[in-house]
Amino acid sequence: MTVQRDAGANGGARAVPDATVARLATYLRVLTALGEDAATTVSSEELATAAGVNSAMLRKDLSFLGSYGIRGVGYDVATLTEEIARTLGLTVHRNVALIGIGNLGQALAGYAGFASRGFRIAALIDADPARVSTTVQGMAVRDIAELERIVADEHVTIAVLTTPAMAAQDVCDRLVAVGVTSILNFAPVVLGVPGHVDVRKVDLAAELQILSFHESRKALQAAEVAR
Amino acid sequence: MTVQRDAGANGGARAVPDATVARLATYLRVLTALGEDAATTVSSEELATAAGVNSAMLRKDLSFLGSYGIRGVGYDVATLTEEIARTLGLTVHRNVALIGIGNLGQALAGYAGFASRGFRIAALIDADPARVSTTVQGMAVRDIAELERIVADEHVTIAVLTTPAMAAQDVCDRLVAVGVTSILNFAPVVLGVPGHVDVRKVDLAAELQILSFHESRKALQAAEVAR
DNA sequence: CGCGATTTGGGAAACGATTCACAAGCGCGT
DNA sequence: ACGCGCTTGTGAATCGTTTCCCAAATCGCG
Repeated sequence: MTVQRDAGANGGARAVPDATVARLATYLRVLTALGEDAATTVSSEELATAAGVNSAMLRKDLSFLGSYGIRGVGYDVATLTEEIARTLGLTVHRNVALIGIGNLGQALAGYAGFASRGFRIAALIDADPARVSTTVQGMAVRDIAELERIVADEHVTIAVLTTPAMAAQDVCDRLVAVGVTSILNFAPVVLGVPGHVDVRKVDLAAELQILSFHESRKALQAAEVAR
Repeated sequence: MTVQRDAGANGGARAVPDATVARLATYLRVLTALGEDAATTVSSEELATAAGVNSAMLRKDLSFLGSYGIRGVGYDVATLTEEIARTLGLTVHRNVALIGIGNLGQALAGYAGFASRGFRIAALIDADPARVSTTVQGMAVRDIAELERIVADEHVTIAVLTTPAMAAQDVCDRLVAVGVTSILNFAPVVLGVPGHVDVRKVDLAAELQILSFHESRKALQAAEVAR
């Protein structure tokens, strides 16, 4: 990525490290939960514990957004929540298209966490004629042939790919061609995209294999100790 | 994690960095695909391109497993595949329990990538009486009351949590109590576990929020350029 | 058999992220 | 008004990861 970090005096947003961005989402969730418990302020120590990180790291993370804490007191829950949401760009609503309405696609279509966080499912799209025009979770499944039109009409900015691996690159290319620049990919392939497009990959099998590795390591170590 | 890296002269396994382990799964997938194309050797350059990484990084990653390449030639696909699988601990079959058979749980139960990579779905478990003893993907859904017995009987080593957020910590505690040390968590909560237990988290909402952040950044930059 | 083309393995530098440690700021009690 | 205890924000140190780069190993060819 040829990214220009810190474009000078832009509206308050400094260059936020990738690792920090990934954690902001967690902080936001924890803060929302705290807010419902009528907490008005929270210390870095509390918030860090709830988010499963070190308090120094949390403070450093938050410091990238600006100085929203009060020394001796902590952070105001409401202010901080809003500030993180703003940084993550959640103040504008984003339209999401789900492409590939198989098992997983249907499950995601019904996932409540979408709407509750400012993401609107704008369309369900599939290539299987048998599936097209059926209804899933109260939404019509539309034909992939109309992909380009749907993306334009619904102002889709994020696409979620749950197609079979075979189809993923193809669909991806078409998405990129019509200007989609953010893709969440569940298909087990490495997508090739131009540099200005962001792809995040969720790979269930890979997660299990990573756990498997650590299991083996633990087993080895147990054997070692027993020696 | 209080982990002892590099336990001396153990059977060939050096300390493999976490970042490397995470990529091995990808290499393995690409290699499997290559193997089906009857490729017999592959260079770091080819493999790296297919895996979407830099070739130097790939070589360094592989060098942690030992020296399985041939200078001037490349890597033997079969050998390397096997060696990665061995490192990831995929030579032993692992029994996986899925807990929480809602939308997502059902989708995962039907996910083919499980079986094809040496993971056996040993049990589907749910707390909802209406769901218990129904059949999903040809497997009976069992009662969470029997969790402890099922884990023991089926030799479950990895648990996949797709329960509602509310229930996750509870179930997690019970799993840990009966000796499960690897958990893949889809519930949007930070699980508290003892140090010897590995938890990996998949958070759909977080992924979208990260994409959202980059979208905003791109929008800002576009505005900047247009200035 | 020796040479050039190729490709790995790994030391070392560059980079990025995390943790440490503490000065500076704030509120409260007196 | 002042001092004490608490908590933030951040420079500096540390740690882990990635990239650079080249010597060493191997193959094919003349």
